[in-house]
Amino acid sequence: MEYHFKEIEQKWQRYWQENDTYRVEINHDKPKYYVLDMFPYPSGAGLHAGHPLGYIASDIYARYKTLKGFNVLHPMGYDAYGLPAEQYAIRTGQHPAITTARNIERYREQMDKIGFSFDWSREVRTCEPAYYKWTQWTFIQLFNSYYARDEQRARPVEELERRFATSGSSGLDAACTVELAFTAEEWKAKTWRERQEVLMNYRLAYLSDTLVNWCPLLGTVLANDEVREGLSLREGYPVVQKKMRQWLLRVSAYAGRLLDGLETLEWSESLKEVQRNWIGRSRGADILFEIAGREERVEIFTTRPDTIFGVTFMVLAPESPYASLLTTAEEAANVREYLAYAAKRTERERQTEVKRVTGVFTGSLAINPFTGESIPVWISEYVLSGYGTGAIMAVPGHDARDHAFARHFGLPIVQVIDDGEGRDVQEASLDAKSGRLVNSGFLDGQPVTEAIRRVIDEVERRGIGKGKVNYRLRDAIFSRQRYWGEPFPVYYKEGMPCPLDESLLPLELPAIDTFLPTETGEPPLGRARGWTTVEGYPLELNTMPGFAGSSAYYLRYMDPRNDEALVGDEALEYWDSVDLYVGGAEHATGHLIYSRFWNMFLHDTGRARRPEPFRKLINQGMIQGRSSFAYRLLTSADGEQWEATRVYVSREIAREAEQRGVEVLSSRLGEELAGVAAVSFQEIHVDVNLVKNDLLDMEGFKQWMPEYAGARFVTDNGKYACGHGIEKMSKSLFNVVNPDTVIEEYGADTLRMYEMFLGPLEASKPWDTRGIDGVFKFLRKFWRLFHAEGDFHASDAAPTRAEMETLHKTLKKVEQDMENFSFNTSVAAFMICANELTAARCDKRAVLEPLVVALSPFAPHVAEELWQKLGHAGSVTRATFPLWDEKYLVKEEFEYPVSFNGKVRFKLLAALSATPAEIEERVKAAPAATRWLEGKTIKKVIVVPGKMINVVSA
RNA sequence: GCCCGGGUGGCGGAAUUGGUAGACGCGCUGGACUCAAAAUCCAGUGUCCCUUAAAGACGUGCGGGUUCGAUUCCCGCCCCGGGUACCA
Repeated sequence: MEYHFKEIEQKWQRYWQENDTYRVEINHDKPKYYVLDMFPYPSGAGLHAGHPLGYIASDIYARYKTLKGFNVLHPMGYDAYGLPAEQYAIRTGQHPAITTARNIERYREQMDKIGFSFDWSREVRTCEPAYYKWTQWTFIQLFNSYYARDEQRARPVEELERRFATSGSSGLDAACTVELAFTAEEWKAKTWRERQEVLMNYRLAYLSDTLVNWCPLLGTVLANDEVREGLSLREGYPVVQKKMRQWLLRVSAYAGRLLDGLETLEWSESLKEVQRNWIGRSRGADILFEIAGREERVEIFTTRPDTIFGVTFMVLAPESPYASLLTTAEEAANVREYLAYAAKRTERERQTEVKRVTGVFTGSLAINPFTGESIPVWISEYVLSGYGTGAIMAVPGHDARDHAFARHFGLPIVQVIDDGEGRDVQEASLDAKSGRLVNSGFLDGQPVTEAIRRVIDEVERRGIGKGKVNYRLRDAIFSRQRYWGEPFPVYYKEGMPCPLDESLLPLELPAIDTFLPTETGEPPLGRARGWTTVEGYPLELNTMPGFAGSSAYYLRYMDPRNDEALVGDEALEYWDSVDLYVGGAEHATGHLIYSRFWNMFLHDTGRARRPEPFRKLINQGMIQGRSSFAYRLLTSADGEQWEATRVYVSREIAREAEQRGVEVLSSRLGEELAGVAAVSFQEIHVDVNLVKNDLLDMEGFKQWMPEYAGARFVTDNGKYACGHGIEKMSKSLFNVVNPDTVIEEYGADTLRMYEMFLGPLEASKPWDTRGIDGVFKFLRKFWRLFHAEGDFHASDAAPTRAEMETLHKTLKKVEQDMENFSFNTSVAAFMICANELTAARCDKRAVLEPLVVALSPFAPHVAEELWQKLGHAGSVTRATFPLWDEKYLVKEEFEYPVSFNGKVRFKLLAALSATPAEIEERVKAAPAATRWLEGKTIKKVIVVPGKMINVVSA
């Protein structure tokens, strides 16, 4: 009986569905394990062969953990709100709900064919009211909370109100937009509206007028992680900075905990590093500078307070309120002109023209608090308003940007650190992180680290500043001017936002038929009838961004149908948090930051059991495409063959192409012809589905591209060999491999094993369909072990020692590889095993049955079929992963390679327990050794047990 | 610029508390079976020298070092990939 994968796979996929094989419930008799995939955004293109890589890996691990006796939660769902569906709706008028549902159906179909062990009864879709009810609910909790820095956790805003009523703002240590100071009496005197404005300054979800990333072509604002190099990440549209009133999440309040929490996680070092950089902690000091002849004092942030004696000027960001405040009448015109210039510059211009030095003098002088000297105050766009205080003390001697500025405007440069290399700071700045202080009064001779400490002490003693930690991480802009997203559960009273009563949740997204903004520039929700008011008050028209729905979906999977809570107590208690999370590294600064923030907040308020949601994280690499090329001849000329491109055609053909204008497509190898012409050509991407083993299906190609139907094909013995290259897998490059096609030809089990066999999970690697035969052959070979005589057969004979060694060697390797997520090498171990058992003609149940169980995570369909034929009722999922026995792996004697001074000369059979002296005797006695030992004396014998004997001779 | 990761046959990749480099697979070559093809099976396959074999030399990006022994450790470079950037 042959291996008919198609029948087998259909049969078992149906069985799993009918028997709810993968349904999982709370079971207190078993330890739990939670394996999570990053759920997909269902795009119109469907899955390509690269997408399931992570799903297959997590599925293999989930199945393995189940065999190991764990109660495994392995859910799947859809991140269904998003911009592409809405952009498509704007173009075609198709409602996003319809296209999204269609795409989901297609995704599900494709995933089902791969044979995943997902518990589909737990599926979630972020666009469904029963799901986003809890997204809205969490938003209200954020709105009603503030961050108590002294307690390092979120607290209810109500507490803040009570506190203000008794003691005003005094002694409050809370994360806020601006530091406020008021008394209890002042608080009590405020109107409702004024109080709301004060509270807004502290809420974790807050409304604020800030500079935001506005993308005019998308008609919406974007978060920082959605913008790269001044362009929108997905579409590449330009983004400008614009002051707008927007919802934000006070993610920055959690910056310190987000950073410190990384130390507790089993994530790759590189991913943690990306998050560390993104959060960007710098330690330094805030220091006040007095302004000559004025009341105002300007606060700056610096990480290098030690260099304060080298401060020769001060620079303000153009957006700093001090910029115009400190401008003198004489300089007013210049400053006005500069500020106008700076306001016009886009983010992208600023970023691409970093080397351009611009600035203007305000006319004011500040006082260096340590030297007492007057220093000019300048304005320049190289100082960012959003970081630190929007003002800096400039140390041109030891900062490259300050140096460039000083040189450009002829400002003085002073050296205050000497690193002993004797470089001239007038020429280039010396960005020394070590060295000793010079020209610095009481700091002279001090090393840098000590000087930093002393300056901070001195500044604090004099009450003109304090040590401070600054973060690069900004608050997340949380509103989007679009339709296809979660509505905010918010209405406006006296212009101030109020949360809806929780009993009104979910606030459902209304159906509309035009998805563009309204004529008055309102978000699309402005078009919805019956939407605009609740109890006579207007509703928020913005919707939430994509990351809102994906920030806590892992909690919802634990208890997806609960209508009373985001997740019920029992489910939360049992499932706890995600043990293994598998997904792409591209989410490092987006989803993986927001989720951690969101979860930490829920943890603070008792709705998550742990501060960190994802204990272990694996980033699967990208699978790249392997593009195929044909070569279209453009011109011809007599000459030498073109070695570099390996395109060979005859002069005759080249001339024919030239004269008659015939399209000529040359094979990579070309025809073997006497006369050869050098030609120039154009690479044409050929649909990889028309290419097998690099050979082109020429008839198929003509049909696929009718404009080449009349083309002349230059072949090599009738075969047309394509060139190839590794590129990103993309529709436009015709190199997309669809998993459905692979399954059709080889089956899901082969696809699963081949994706694992391609290389290490975390590495990106090219998809090359040519290699898949090897894995397919393995499965067929494995199948044939049971069908040596045609029908299924498994012998009850006792296995030989060699067969047991093969079995236990394989079990040990596979188990160890599983724990290390080294799936490619475990596939290799199975192949070796099958080769050895085939050679031994082993059909023994005692050997094969454990292998069926061990193989089942990789190739579940074929394993089920064999398990059933071996006489077991029910699914192989209920089996136990076989234990390996060391006794079959221990050898008493080893064949050691024997080396002389490091060079391997021969092999020697020696007992593991032999002493070096005994081994030395045997080496001397070995006939082959004599020629290597001639005239030499053995100095010592080094024995590495089980590995190597090295003889060191004089 | 800064930070992180990586460089091993024709290809994807194995192997590192320092111990036979190239597992496994693809590809290629030869053979068996076949009228033939496909499929399957068997053998070979880092480079050089060589009719072949034995033996040997070289070989994990480059140059040094430590060691009986280095793909693995140390120092100095080169190249590739990713992240990030007037963050003071």
